[in-house]
Amino acid sequence: MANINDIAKRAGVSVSTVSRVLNHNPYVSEEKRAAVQRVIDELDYTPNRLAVDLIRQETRTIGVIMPYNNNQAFDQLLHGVLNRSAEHDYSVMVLPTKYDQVKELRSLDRLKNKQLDGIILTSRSNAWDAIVPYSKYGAIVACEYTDHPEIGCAYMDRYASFVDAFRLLRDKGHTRVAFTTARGEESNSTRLTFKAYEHIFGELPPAYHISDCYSMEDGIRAAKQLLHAKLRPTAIYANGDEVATGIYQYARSIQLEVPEDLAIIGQENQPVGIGLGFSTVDHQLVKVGEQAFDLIVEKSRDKIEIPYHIIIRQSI
Amino acid sequence: MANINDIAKRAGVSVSTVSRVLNHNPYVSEEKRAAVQRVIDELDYTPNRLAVDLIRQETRTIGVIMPYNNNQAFDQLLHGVLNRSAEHDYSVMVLPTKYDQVKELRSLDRLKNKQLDGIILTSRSNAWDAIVPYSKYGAIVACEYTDHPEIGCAYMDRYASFVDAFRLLRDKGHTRVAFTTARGEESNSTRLTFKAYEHIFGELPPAYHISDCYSMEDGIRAAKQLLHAKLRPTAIYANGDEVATGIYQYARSIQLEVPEDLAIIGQENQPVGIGLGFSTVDHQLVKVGEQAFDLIVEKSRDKIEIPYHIIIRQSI
DNA sequence: ATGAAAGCGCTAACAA
DNA sequence: TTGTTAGCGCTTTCAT
Repeated sequence: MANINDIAKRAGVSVSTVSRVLNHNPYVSEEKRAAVQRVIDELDYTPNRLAVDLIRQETRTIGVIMPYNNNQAFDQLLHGVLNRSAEHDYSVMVLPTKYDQVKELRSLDRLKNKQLDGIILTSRSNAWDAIVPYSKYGAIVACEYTDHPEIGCAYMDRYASFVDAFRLLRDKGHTRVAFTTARGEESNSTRLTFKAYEHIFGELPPAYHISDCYSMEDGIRAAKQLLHAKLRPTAIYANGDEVATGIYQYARSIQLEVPEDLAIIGQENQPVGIGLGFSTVDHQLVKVGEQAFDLIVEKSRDKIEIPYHIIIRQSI
Repeated sequence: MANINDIAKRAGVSVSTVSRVLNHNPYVSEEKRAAVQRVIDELDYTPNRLAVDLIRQETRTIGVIMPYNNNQAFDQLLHGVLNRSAEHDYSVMVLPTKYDQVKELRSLDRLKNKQLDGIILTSRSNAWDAIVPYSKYGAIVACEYTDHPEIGCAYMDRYASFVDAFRLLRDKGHTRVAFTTARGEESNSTRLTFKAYEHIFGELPPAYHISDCYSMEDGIRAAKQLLHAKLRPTAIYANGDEVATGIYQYARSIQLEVPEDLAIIGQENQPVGIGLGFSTVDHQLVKVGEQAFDLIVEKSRDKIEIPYHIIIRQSI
């Protein structure tokens, strides 16, 4: 590939002039500009992006840390980010981590090694203390609330949404309510679920909580345990409509009617939930992703709460 | 941030030695190696990735051109790519194009400007003649069949799968069969659907085909038209289980029973299809994505066919 | 085993 | 308005 020197030589100008043409600097005479442009077209020249980014100390590229890529919720967040990045002419790198702490830190290293201008954490495995120091190398925005002033966040009030959902079930007369979560107590979101549960129903019977639920299969596994507990729950709050689908499938397979024998409420208003008529807590993850992106480009460390909606359908 | 010169100075060695340590070159004495490592740790140094990529003329990063990011099928392909890229320590950049030809070419430019080593085309809007020239700058792999020798591909035999699906419906006694597609006749995949239809059922009544279907809402729109045609179809083959869900919803809303009044068959075996019990043509898109990635890293231009499966459930 | 020096391809301060 | 030149931060010959 030709480089800027080749262009300069053939156009009979200096590299600075070529650079000026490339960057639409007005201080170039029309003749020289035309001459340079002609050579650029002739040689089908494109500036090397690595060289440009290296000297500009900026890449207009951000990373999205996504623990799992078989989970619709993370896809929704990513889609929000992509919506905005396309508008702002930013590039997006996907950084899968499988909740591996080392992989997560290696991903954050990309701020330090200047490959990325910013990183969006859709979730995280490391403690904040391990993450915050990276904010000195680039913008970090989380999709959960944190009061670390160095970290911007686009978040949903998970505690409030869980309380609302549990209260809804209680008001419908349910007292034996179980729920599923993605991760265990190492996750802040899971801890908030516990607190919300206790606030509404009091102490949680251990048998009423199943973790590690990401997919429909996980939902089936959860249902197998929950629906054969000594005191069968009459309602289940699933973390995601796909997990809810697994629960629904298994419930039907053992002749339970929904919602008569078992009420189900899901999360994130995913297609499958719409199709099956699940009530769902919609945290508006696409909007969360969009907002997270905006915070990154604005280099803002604001804490923006995205409202959630509970959508009532036939499953409760 | 410290750079390699700072490290060299403080360690009392030359930059070449630091570089050797960084790249695990064996020709470094243990003392110098240790000295260098000590300074690296002290200064918390990380090599600048742009500078490394610039001089190595390689980025270990590939791009995935995805027209839409509200479509599960593209997500499945992306997930396949991400599965493999994580294993091979490659990075992945997502390139949304909305089927805009110019955006698509700008994305391909990233091969030319050395930002990307290869690009996977999950779909495309430009003619091959416009795309093929870019293969001189980096590996291009498509998720559809093409006989251009410069382009590798991981593809499914769409014609055969369409013929199978239509034949299945015909064998069930259906003669009035409609279908939906993503794009119109500008798409090769759509043209293959037409050919398959004609092979099984003969001439296609224009009212039996609806294009621009990507989401559930599109499915509802399609159903509104199809189910009010003069001669109502008795079966619909939807391009995707989400679209099928929209059709299902609308059919139920006008009191049609599935499959008694209307048979539905979807595509890609997505969660919603499993939940609603749709029969579906599974093109194994995750595998396609995985295979596409492998072709890129192997710099292979092979044409690899991924087998499809028809999964029979209650909807037909 | 080690270092000096020549790039990779570009931008921008400075001088003219 | 234009050109010269000094980097950006690294790898890799080529000597020694």
